[in-house]
Amino acid sequence: MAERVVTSGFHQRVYAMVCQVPAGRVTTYGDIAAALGSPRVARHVGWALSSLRDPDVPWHRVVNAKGTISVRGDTRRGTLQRARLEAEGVPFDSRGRLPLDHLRFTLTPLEVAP
DNA sequence: GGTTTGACCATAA
DNA sequence: CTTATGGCCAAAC
Repeated sequence: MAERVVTSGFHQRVYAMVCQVPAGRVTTYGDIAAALGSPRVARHVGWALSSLRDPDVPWHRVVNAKGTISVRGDTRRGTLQRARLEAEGVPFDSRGRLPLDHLRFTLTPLEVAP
């Protein structure tokens, strides 16, 4: 059977992953994608967040693989993201970068019923 | 129900 | 450093 990692409800799973990241920690699009089953769906993670309309999801804890904030078009979002992370105690580099190696949170691949 | 639109990552040159 | 390319698809319009 074709292992289609991304199916309907993919967004929901992305949100669940983001929600499990504790304050003061961050994760990357690629990590979420990998935790969902395939590192190639990183784009979907970004797309999912772009479509995100749920304020309960701490999307600001998601940064790209370089530990920088990515914005495409609207830089206000990036500014807001940085502000929120700093509010949680996440330090930023003068280049707008954060210590990913120290803050990266290990996601749990899917919590199937034990 | 087809078209548009998206916040990525790794690799190569 | 920048630029280009391939990989992947659902949701909104």
